[in-house]
Amino acid sequence: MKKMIALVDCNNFYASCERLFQPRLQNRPIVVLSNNDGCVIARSDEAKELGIEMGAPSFLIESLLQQHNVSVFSSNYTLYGDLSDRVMTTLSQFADQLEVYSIDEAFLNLTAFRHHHLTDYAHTIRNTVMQHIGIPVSIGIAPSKTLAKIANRLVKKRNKQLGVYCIDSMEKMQFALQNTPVKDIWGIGSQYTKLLTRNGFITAWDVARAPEEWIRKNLSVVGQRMYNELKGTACIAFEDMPPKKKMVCVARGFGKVLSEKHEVMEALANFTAMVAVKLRSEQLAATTIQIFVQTNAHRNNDPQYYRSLTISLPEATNSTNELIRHARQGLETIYRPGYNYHKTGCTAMELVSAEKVQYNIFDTENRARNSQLMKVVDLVNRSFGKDAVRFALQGFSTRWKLRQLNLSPCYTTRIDEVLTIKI
DNA sequence: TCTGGGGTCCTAGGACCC
DNA sequence: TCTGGGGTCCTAGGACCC
Repeated sequence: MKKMIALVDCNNFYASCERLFQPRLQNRPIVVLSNNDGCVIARSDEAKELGIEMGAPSFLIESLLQQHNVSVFSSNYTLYGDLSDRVMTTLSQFADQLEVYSIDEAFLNLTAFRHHHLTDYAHTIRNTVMQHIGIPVSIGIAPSKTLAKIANRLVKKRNKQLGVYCIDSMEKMQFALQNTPVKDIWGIGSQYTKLLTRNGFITAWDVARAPEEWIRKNLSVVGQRMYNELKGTACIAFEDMPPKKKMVCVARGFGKVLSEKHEVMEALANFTAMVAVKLRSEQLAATTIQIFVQTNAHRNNDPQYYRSLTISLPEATNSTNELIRHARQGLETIYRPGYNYHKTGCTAMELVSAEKVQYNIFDTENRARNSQLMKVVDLVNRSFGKDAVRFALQGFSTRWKLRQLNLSPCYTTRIDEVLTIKI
C-alpha cells in the first residue's frame, strides 16, 4: 500500500505563541526578532501583508514598524519550546508514528488510515490542536515527505482557511508540482535554485520530469532522493526515534564589538559553560571541542579575521571547568590583538554517553569529584536561576550579552511570570 | 632511467534545513 | 549603534599505506 504522510506545521509559530497570551494582538501585525534583536525571524499574516520580509534587519525597518504600530518581540525560546512540546503531545495521539521534525513541524504516518477519510481526519487534528493549545496549524498530506511539504505550502498559499491539502491522486499531484516554483522545493536552497533556473527549470513539475542521471550528477544523492520523492516514492526514512546528537554548539554575536582578549574570553567561557550544561542534561560527554572567533563581516571598514581551532580532549568530559580550561588555552592560540571581535562560540563534538566515560574514569579521583560538583552546580542553578553559580572566567561583565529589548515573560515555565487575569 | 593504483581516513568546505 | 543560531549530510582532495 502507498504510504501516506502528513506534515503538520504551526502557522507563524513564534508570532502565534506571543499572540496566545495577548489576545488583543488578534488580527494585529506582530514580528519576532532573532537573538540580539538583529533581524525578523517570524511574522504574523498582518506583518507579511505590510511587506516585512523574513530576515529583514530590524534597524532597517524601524520606521515601518513604528508607522504601522507593529508589536515587536525578542525571541523567547523557553516559551516556544514549551508550547511546542504541548503541540507535539497532542499530535502524538493521532498516529502511531510521529516524527518531531522541528520546533514547529511534525510528520505523522497516516498510512494505516483509510485514504478517503484522510482529509476529514486532518481537520479533526487541526481543530483539536486549536482547542487544546490555541495554535493554528496547516496540514499537508501526500505519499512522501517532500510532497507533504509541498502540499503544506499550498495550504498556506492558497487554502489557508481550509487548512488541509491532501495529494491523493495523480491530478492533484500534477497540480501541486506545477504550482510549486523550484525555490520552494524542500531540499532546494539558493545555490541549487540558481543552478536549476540556469538550466531552464521553473517548477517542481519540470524537475520531476528531468533525467535522473542529470539530477544525480548535479544535485548529488540528496537531490536524487528529493527527485524520487517528488514523483511519489517515499525515499526519506520516517524517523520515529530522535537520532542521537552528533554535536552541541553555542555561538553568539555580542551586543557590541569587543577588542579586549579578556572580554572575548569571558563570552567564550559563558558559551562553553552553556555547552557543558547541555551536554550534562543529555548525559553526553565531548571528546573534542571546536572554538572560533570572528569579526563582523558587515563592518566593511574593519579588518576581518576568522579562525577556528579543534581541540582533542585527553578524556571525554562534560564538566564546565575542564571545558572552559581547554577553551581558554585554545583562545590563546587563535586570538589576535587589533581586531573588533563580534562573535565567538564553542562546539562539542564526537559525543559519547557520559555514563560510559564515568565507568573508566574512577581511576582518577578528581574526575569523580568533579562530576559530583557539576551535579550540585546544576541543581543550584536550576533552583536559583541560571548562573547563580559561575566559574571565575565567566566573569560578571555584560558587554558581550545579547540585546533583548522586547522579551515576553515565560508564561508557561516560570511560576513568577505566569499570567494573571483580572476579573 | 623508468615511476602505479586502489583503498581508507581525515578535513575543509559547501550544500541544505528550521 | 544595530544584519540569528543550531544543526545534518555529502563531496573533493590530501595524506598515507600497501
